[in-house]
Amino acid sequence: MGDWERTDYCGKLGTNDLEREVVLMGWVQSHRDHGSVIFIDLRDREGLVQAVLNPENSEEVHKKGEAIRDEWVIAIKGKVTKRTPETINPNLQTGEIEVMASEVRILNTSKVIPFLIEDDINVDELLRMKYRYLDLRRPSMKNNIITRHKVAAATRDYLNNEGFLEVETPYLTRSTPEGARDFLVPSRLNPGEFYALPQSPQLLKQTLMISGLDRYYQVVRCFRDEDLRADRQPEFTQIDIEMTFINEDDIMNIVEGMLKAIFHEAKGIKVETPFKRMGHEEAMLKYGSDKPDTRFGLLLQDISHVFVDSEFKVFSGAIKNGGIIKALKVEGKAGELSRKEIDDFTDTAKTLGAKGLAWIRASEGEWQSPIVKFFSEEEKENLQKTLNLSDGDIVFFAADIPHTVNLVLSNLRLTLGERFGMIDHKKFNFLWVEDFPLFDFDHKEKRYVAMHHPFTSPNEEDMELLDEQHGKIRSRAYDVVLNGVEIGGGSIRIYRKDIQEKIFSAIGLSMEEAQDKFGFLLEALEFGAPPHGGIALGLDRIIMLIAGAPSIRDVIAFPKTQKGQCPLTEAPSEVDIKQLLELGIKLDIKDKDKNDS
RNA sequence: GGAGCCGUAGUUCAGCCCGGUUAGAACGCUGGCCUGUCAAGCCAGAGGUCGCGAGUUCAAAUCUCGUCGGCUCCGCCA
Repeated sequence: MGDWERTDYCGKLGTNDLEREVVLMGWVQSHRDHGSVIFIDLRDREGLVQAVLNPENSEEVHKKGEAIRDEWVIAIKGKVTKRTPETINPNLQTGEIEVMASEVRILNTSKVIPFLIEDDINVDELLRMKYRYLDLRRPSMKNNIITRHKVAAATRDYLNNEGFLEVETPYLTRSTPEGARDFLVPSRLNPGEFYALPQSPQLLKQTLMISGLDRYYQVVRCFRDEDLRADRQPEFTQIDIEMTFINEDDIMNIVEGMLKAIFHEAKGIKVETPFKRMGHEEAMLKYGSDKPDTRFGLLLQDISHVFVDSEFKVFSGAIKNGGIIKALKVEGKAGELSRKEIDDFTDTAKTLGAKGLAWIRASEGEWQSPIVKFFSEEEKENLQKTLNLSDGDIVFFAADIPHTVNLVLSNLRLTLGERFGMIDHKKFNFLWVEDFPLFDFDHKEKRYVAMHHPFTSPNEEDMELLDEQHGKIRSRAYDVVLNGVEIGGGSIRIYRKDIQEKIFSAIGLSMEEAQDKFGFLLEALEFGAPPHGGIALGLDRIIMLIAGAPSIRDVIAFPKTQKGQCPLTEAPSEVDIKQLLELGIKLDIKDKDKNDS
């Protein structure tokens, strides 16, 4: 750089800067050498500007310019001039001006880059991650990172104004059972013992309420050692919130206000509040999902009652085995779906665990279907009454255990919604899902487990059921859902020891075990724990939705592959034997050979 | 743990079904020409372990099996 100081960002220059002498520094986006005059698009964080290297102005500048290649880092001194009308580039933010270079300095060269620095490229994601610093030079990726910053800043501004304190909790903490697999960190000072990275600061934020901090938040990294998905990374960021002396409405008000502020600040999106609310039971019944996408209709119907005693064993048998039958009717679209498409839906249903996918197509007063011949007249009548089929309608059926039926049809619902353009992608439909069951029956372990977590307060109206019908107890938990994506969840917590003990007993946890696992929180509950509750929101998912990105990987600067590896840093890696010895760790690894390319 | 799709110049892809000359295209790259381009243009050129391994065959990018890796999903994720 020598004695030069940058005066401006490339992308910020405009007609207000005409005739100014500026010094710009950045990367060469592209160079166009016309033999004499050379054009260079110079790029920095804020955008592009065209520099003109003309031998009539400076032979030396032009000579230097001939060597310059894309992605080199250069500094240009020159005067901002107005372009002639016919050379204005309306596609460029700075397209009305250009910089006539009087001096050029080459600050660094670059190897030829492995992929182009521009949006709408279709490059293998592994390559993008390996060269993440280049990937992040692309405008869309850079904008995602900027959006992320704005979301975090808006979050903090909003919560600070609402009287929240940001408190940090430890990353080196204690392994807690129930829930995701922990990432473990060996303790050198305590050989044979391990810290765990937090799945969330759940217990500690409740402890802070018992401390009387009243309103807590933290933009905090969380760690879960589970398999990855497009919206799941082993480390991710939560907006973690906890409040004292509040009920569900207080939490919801704060979250609605916060999301409103976030969407406005980050992208100028206007969010309507309050959000709609839906009971968990209704969500499962009509959408087959606890995170329904409410941007379109196409609701499921339970038609089990029609086939309880049917001769068609596929249906009646499913019911006898504790299953249900549900239908998904698409009005007037029968003619638009080819047999091939229906077969594809069936294949997808099978990968989701269904044995098949039944359908009826109503056409010219007839029902075309591979299954109708098994129905009795009464069943047909009953079905018609329930579904109200008209010519041109097509209806799909799934019969299986409720989980499979809901999985298959909720998936099909989204596919069909997309297929028939029923989803308005500009819409942001927020929804509260509430009245979750407190317990979920674990068929493998043959016991009830906490659906949210074991500190979630039961619904007071359902308290009398606590001794008997565990499956029917509703909890004071709530999720916030946006366009079919769960972006947050929380609950009003238990703050009395007697209720906490009943919950533990319901999930088959003895007080001794409970003491061992969450002892400090149980003890804290005995020292004047106030009523409290909170929520945690997935920051990455919120940004993904705002940015319109297909995966949270696109809004994380340095994400990991599905195998949990970072192609840039090559983490995780083997470590020196000396490090293991210090930690008292001996490895026992089978088939460690890697014969990859 | 399971299912599906994918892996061929630097990049994105075609070729693979139906095995058979020197594995093609576009973009990028290199060199030359060119004073108004902005995805510059024109001419010329270089560039390949067809992911890896084994098998079948006279012959494999192509068929078979295995394996590694990427992505999507199921399980898992209180």
